Amino acid sequence: MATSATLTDSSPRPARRVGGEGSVTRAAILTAAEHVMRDEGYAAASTRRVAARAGLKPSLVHYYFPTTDDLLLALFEKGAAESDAGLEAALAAPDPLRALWAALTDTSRTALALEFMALANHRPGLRARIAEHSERMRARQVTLFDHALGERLAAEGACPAAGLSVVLAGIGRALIMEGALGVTGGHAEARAWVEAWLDKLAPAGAPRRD
Amino acid sequence: MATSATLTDSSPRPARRVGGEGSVTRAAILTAAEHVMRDEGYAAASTRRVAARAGLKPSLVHYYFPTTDDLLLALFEKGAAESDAGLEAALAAPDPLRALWAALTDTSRTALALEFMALANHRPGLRARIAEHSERMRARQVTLFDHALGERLAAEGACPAAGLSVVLAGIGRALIMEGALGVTGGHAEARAWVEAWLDKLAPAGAPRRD
Amino acid sequence: MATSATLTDSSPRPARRVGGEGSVTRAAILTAAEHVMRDEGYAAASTRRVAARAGLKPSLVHYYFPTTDDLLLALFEKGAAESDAGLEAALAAPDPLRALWAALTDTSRTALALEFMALANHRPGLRARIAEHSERMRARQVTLFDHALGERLAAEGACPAAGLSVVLAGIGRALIMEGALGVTGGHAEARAWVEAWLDKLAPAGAPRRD
Amino acid sequence: MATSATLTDSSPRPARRVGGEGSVTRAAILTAAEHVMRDEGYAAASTRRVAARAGLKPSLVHYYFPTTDDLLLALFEKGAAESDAGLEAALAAPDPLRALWAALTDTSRTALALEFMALANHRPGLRARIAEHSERMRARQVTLFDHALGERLAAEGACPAAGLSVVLAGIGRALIMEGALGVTGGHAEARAWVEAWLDKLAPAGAPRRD
DNA sequence: GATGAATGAGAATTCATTCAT
DNA sequence: AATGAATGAATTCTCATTCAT
Repeated sequence: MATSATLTDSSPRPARRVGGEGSVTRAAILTAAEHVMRDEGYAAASTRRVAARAGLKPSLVHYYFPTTDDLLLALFEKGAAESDAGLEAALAAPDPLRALWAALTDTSRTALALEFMALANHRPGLRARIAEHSERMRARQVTLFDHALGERLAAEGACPAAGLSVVLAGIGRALIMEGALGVTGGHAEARAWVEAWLDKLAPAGAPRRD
Repeated sequence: MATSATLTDSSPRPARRVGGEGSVTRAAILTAAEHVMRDEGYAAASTRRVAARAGLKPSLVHYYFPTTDDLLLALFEKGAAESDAGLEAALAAPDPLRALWAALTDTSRTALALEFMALANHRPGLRARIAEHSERMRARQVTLFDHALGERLAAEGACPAAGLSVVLAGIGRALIMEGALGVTGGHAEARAWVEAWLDKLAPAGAPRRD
Repeated sequence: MATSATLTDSSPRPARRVGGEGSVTRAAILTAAEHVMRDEGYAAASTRRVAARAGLKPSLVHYYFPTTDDLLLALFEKGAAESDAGLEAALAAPDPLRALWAALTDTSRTALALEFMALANHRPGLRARIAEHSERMRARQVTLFDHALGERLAAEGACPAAGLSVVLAGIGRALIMEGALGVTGGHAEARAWVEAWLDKLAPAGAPRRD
Repeated sequence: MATSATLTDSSPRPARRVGGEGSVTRAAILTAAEHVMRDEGYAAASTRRVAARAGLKPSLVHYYFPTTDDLLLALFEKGAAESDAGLEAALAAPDPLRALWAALTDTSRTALALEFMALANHRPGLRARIAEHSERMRARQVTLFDHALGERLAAEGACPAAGLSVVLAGIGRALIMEGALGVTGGHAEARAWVEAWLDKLAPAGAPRRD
């Protein structure tokens, strides 16, 4: 699929890799890193802990990812790729708007994304890449909105596509972050309101124009 | 003002303190910790760095805050108190709704709040306290909305006060988080849309009902 | 009682004391120190922990016992005095031999005594005092044996009083030390053998000659 | 020799080792730890001091023994192995009974053993292992006694093998502990008495029955 | 009598990284 | 492709002690 390729291929800048890209070991390390980071926070994503989680020796982790930044970057790229795939799937879904909203409130991915936002604070190398990916996602969402809603957005009182992306992402993230904290007050109301709003924008019965 | 007192006084539970509560040194440590955390992320809020930033010896930090959790908790309480004060000020402002929106998009405070949300992940002691404060803030905002908007919220299509709080907080946080990353696409639109929306809810000319 | 006085008074060398000797606080500190040492080993008998256990501030402990050695020495003196009292009580008991054996296998006191023996290794100030007390106890026991057994010890095959003291103390300590470890193999047999032996030396029916 | 193997091989459970088991560095660390512990007590067996004594960097000690418990356990195992070897040598000696008595009063080994007994107090992981080893030693000694003394122990007035083991170990330990303190009153008598007793049990002229 | 503040030393770990094999 | 050895820096925390009040 052309669109997917566009989004995924265009961010090469791969971590200076030593071990082969397709190695099973490499994949195991990344998976372990993902678990560690989700469970214990980004600060815990150290060579040692990742190695322990993967049942490997620390040296081996360094063999595949010479520096910690390399590892984190690779991990981010993996998540970004999965995230892109999810977005493309939403674009292709019968009801793209609601599929997007589901993706934006999907706990599994967003938890990691939040860790990376925190990480960006003091890993300048990561920040640029994360920003770049965020912008690409936004652009892609704008495409989706324009495609799915078209002139409805141009109507008076409506929010332009780019703003809509910010709004939905923000609300989705709020629901997830607070949910992780155990705070749920107002969540049902907010969710209902967003969904009612989406209904007004794109009645569920007739999701696609094409 | 009674209401302010209610909100501020009700969260005592101070960190197990060793050094006196009113000490200048203690305040200096907290300020240093705040800077470090804002600038370098929560993981950098170590005894050493905080001490270095405050121009003190590391041992002294431990004298005032025996464990790192004690320090972080105290720091959170400080921020929470300031945040509460800001909220109360908004409540008392001539145009409470817009004052609240300004507070929610105030970079200085929210940046720290985000670090704490990330921290909550793996500091269970903090999580409970953060969740509690979030809920208190939400409840207080609900009061504000009901007070400022009253029957307007009951109108068809409007979002209940609790949901409104989630929505505004989420959007505000998104603007700040992305802004910190350097991502600004759609921000102006989202901001404009929120403001237009607030205008509809509470026309700027007649903000207060009382 | 003259004998008791002899034994107790002759080892003054009191810790450089600041707080009054009879102070309740001082006594509380010593009791706390005793508990800490029994429960967590001599290495844990720090100013801080003792203070915490006693519910006092660390500075107060230092007020009464300027250095750690002062505290440890005072604690030893307290135990020694109690130990002396026990020995004198045995001497005065109707069946002194068995009362002594009971004292030598008394868990409560001996556990602390063992900690002090370990401590003696690297607290030269303590070592001298502990050695001195051990020797005094031995001498006193010799008196007891000569008094209680008299010519029986002179009989062929019997152990001289001083040796008997070493033997009984050693076996008693072994029972206690191993008991603390959870090792009990052979204990019943050893105990039975010692008791049978005491029976031969001083038939239970006629304990005292005087 | 089969018996030796039985005793020595059966206590593997090596400390979680990171550095190779046969490494010279590892051995050097253990030797240094042994010296430190013998000279300054168990509380002094810290990473720093051990490293200093071995002329190594502290980090290297942690490389081989991740936690202090690992180091202490390895050190105990080393001592236990040597102790086992000594016991087996006694068993094989022409006069096993006296060889055992010599081993039980051997200062070099027993001093360390005492430190470990004190340590067992607050290192539960060690305690189990120490207790286990003590019991194994006892069992082995019982074999020795039954083998060397046979029916003589069954004679009237004699102590069963297990009790004999407790008694000899206790007296031996007393001689060593007090000797370390500088207390020697009654030692010669006790020693002479034990030796006379051994003579009665197993006349020096005809030590072995087989 | 008692206490709060301060400090230097040291302990137990953890970590990222380098190097040689 | 993988690994063991080594290291210097950092982190969290504990401690004994001093000093001024």
